[in-house]
Amino acid sequence: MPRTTAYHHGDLRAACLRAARELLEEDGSAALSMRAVARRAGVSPTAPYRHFPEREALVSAVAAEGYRELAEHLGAAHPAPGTPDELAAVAVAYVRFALDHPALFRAMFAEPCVPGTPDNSERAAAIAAITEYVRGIVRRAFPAADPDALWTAVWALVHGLAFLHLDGKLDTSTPDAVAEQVRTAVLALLTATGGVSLANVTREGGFAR
Amino acid sequence: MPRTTAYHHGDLRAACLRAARELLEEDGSAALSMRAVARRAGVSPTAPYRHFPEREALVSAVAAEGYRELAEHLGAAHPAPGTPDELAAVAVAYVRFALDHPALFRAMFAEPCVPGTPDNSERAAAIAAITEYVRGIVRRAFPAADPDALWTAVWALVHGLAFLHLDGKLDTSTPDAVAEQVRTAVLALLTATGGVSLANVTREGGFAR
DNA sequence: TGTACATCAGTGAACGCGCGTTCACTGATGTAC
DNA sequence: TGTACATCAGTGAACGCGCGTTCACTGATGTAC
Repeated sequence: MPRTTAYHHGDLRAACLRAARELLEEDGSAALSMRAVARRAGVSPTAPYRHFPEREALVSAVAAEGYRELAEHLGAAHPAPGTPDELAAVAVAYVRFALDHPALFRAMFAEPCVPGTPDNSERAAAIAAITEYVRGIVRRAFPAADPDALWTAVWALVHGLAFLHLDGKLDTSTPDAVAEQVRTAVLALLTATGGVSLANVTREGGFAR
Repeated sequence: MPRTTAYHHGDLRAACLRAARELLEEDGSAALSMRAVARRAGVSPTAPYRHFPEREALVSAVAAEGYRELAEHLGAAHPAPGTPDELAAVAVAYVRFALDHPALFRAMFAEPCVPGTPDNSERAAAIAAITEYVRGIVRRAFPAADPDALWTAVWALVHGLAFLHLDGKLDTSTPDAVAEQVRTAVLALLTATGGVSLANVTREGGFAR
């Protein structure tokens, strides 16, 4: 008769990350403790230290994972957005992600990555990847506009929409209401910035429609 | 010879709020504990319970105070903004407030006000006051635009700029850099939304310049 | 003006809790020969 | 194919900590007569 519980877990690192995610989504960031993670992974309180030298490292790893998932989620919304409409769809996906994973999203942005903290390089890389990704989208979609300014404005708008929804300051009763709110706001910004309906159309002969 | 320490503090409630603010700004939200507040106010660990029935009540009171100060700060930036420029100045003040009081700002928005929590009515009232104030500004400045949509977009943009700066995702090296970034983004949105440079000018004969 | 007494605003000991982290350890696994 | 041994991935007891909150209490204050 085989032992029901193996001494070696097998993939404790992944299990810790999973447990941390669950705790985060169930009870918020205060619930994400090393001991709670260990408990949930069915392992002794100190076992996670084998994989994460300190709590911060675990949190950072979770945040990095969050960034990667967010990037993936945005990519799934539209692989290569070109029109304002398509970009708005990506914006909606951004806000949706925040609302679907509130505590994770908060943890991701809760603090700047302090350089020197273990595993922070992973986190920094994940952030750099996602910002470069979205920056590229904006640059590609609106070549005539000042890319940095527009990129910043779009990100800020979307990020603000995400947080205001998250904090109960805007209507989140239905996913459709959220989506519509986000679409409207983003299109208002984009179709007017000078880089879009005018510059793009005249320079490139207009968007596909 | 009078006692150096009075048995009665005199204004412990205010002292607690002050201590809480200081702890928040020095070491972040985790440092805001009832005991730390009591310690800093020079009082026994349980004395604050005379004024705040539980920790959440203290946090809420601090948040409410933060909202009131933010409103005041915005009002000081410009009492009755009418032009995009003036509105941008208010936006800059918003972001400035967030950067000057990072942990307080985070605490203010850290969670929706859960109805039923003691002292949450004060907090809710403070929030309602500030949103109504800014909403009024936008409505007055851009009567032609869909007021709710524009208001939401402006707030989200500014709020997003605040958080991105706070989280180290945008340049915060100098106050001027921040101000310029915010101004640019807000003006890009406002001078193009259809409610502004066009509608307002034709409807009301243009802004004072 | 003085006194009795209610009320207010604190004290201080104690409760039980969960936490991060350390340490010496042991069972399981894999590799070299 | 078998064995010796290094390494890996866990265990479990223990440390010291600060926390929120309770309780019975006491010193200070204010008010009614």
